[in-house]
Amino acid sequence: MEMDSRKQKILEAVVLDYIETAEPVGSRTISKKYNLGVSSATIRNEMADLEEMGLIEQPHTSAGRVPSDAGYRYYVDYLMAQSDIQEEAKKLIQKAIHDKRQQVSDVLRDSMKMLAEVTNCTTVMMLDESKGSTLQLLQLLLVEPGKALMVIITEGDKIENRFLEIPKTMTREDLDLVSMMMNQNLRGLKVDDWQRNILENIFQNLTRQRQVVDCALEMLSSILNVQGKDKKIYLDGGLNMLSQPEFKDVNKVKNLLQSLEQQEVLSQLMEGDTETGITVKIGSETGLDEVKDCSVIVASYKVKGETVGKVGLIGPTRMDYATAVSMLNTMAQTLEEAYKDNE
Amino acid sequence: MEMDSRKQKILEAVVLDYIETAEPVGSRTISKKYNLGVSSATIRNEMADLEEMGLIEQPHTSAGRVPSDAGYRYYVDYLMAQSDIQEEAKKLIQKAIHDKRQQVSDVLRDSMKMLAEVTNCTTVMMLDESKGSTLQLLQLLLVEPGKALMVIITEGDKIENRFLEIPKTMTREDLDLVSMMMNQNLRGLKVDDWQRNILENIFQNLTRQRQVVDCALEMLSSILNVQGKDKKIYLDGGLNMLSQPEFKDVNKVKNLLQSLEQQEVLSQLMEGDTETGITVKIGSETGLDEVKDCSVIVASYKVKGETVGKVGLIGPTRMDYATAVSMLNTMAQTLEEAYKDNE
DNA sequence: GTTAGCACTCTTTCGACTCGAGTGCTAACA
DNA sequence: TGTTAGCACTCGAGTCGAAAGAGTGCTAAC
Repeated sequence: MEMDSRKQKILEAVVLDYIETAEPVGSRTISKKYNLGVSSATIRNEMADLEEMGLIEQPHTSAGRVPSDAGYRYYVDYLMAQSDIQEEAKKLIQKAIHDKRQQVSDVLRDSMKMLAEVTNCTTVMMLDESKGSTLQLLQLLLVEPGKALMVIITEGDKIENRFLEIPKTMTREDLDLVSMMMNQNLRGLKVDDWQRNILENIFQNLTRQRQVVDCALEMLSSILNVQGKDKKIYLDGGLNMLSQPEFKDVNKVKNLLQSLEQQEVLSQLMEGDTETGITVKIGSETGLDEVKDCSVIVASYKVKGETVGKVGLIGPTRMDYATAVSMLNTMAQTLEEAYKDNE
Repeated sequence: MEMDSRKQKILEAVVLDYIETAEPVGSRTISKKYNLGVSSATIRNEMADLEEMGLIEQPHTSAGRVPSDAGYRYYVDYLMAQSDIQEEAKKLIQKAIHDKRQQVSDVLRDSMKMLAEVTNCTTVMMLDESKGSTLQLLQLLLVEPGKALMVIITEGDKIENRFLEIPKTMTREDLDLVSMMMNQNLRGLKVDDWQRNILENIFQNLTRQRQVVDCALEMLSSILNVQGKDKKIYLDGGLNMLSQPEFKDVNKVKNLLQSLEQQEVLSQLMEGDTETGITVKIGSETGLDEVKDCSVIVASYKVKGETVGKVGLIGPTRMDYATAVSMLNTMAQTLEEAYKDNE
């Protein structure tokens, strides 16, 4: 059995109507609402075919049809019109992102919040630091005798602070010396690149401060490594989905939301081909049983050809894919532009 | 009508049983389960009295009784035994707090998470910085020509980082000088305490770096002030309450959780007499319609006689007050001890 | 003052029934 | 050969009433 244009139109009608109403769609509805020029009986026949092809399904005999995951997939791949995103929404995104008064991460968070509101889905934003950070600047500050603060700036202006216990005899000058040495030797390097001779060089020159160096090095390596491993993830609009009729069961909701609180789950959801720009995972395609009733759309954005972050949208499988994809696209594009302007 | 000891026992039984079962409690249940030595008929009479006094109520004729807000209040004020908190839980809290490897705020967050799990409630932690912070250490670091990082440590080891645009001609030495001057003059002071002559002193000595100082001062004052205004609030276990039978309606849940996402709501919930150490607000006592089915327990902890933070617990009115209060007490005490040790 | 007994109330549960939406199939039609 | 009208059939949702069960309030006896 193959798809002809009429079957496509009917599938599209089923998807669109179901997205709109959340009710199974009957043949009569389609013949009346989407005037395809044929009677409900004909549509019934076609629908039987579509069901046989696995694109739509019946919750029970004598109910209308509902798109299956495969049906949504077909729709997304072949039928979905790149909806002309509402100009307003687009401007909103751009305005939020270009409002430069705040720090980048804040701007991002605001935009995602807005996106969550507009689409009524949950948004996820992921700053991808998976490349293993390199050291940009390190400085030890004497806070009080016996206590120092280590300030570390890694690639991409990310800042980390750690307190450090040091011998009470250490002076400000000692710390400056240590900072300088470490900067000279380790700047621009990843943890993996530290070589034995570099480290020995540091230690040789700083025998007196050896204890501090030791401790600082350990912290530093843990920071650079940890940053590499778990990416920063922010989530917004976690409760938005509660409005959807498919989540009227509290247990379902609880399981879902609890899953989304787990970083591993989010990470897996956000995985995907970073090259194609935008990825859509529908229902079971997510590979996670906890979110089998949800779809995920992820857009990654690049700076200088490297993927530096991802923005994602999680909603029920019955979500407005066209709008969502457009919005995310705009979002990612605007972000890329903003980064470019920034340089 | 006045309370006698038997009425008290019956009220206690109603509260305890309802907390346990979440079902209205009948006279028969009480006479069987809590052997008060009287028959169900007698208990029925007493319950009618208690109802008249407004301490318990009937969802409908021919249902058992349920404690009213006033009933819970009476229980908390007069009947509740300071439950000997499970030693295990106590140790857990202490262990979490005393595990010093992490930063203070992380430790706090972990403890609250644990508390949320044990009590099956939502926990709130609020770092009260309303006093207006004083400056402990300030340092400007040269990141690259034209760009500096300002590191600020305020009272209580709180760290803030801000990037700063500076003239490209500024050297590391310039910044060190500025840092030193600002430290010397402003250390230990709140924004309000800066005096014209102090500032003039700084500017006079640093005409060349005036632009940087200007900018740094502005940022600094905004940081110290902002910290003062909005307190930092962390929430955990927001979904725990979903397990409770009183929240089986999604809409209710949604409203509740959305309210709890608002800082103002949380702030108001956490308000209360900071002197008495622990505050219990039951149902309508919270003054917020959105959380009228919830109770809030707040404990504040002090360092050097000043309240520096609060830990709170939000759950359904039908919550285990005895355990919750004990846990929070332990929590606050352990925190205070931990702060003391720290000094 | 306490208790046993009983009538009464109200919710919950269950099955029977109806209604309506939607289907699949067949036969007629263009 | 594809399309359509018609019709029997299925199944869920909603309604109704009866029965069961839990718990009460009241009364009369102890």
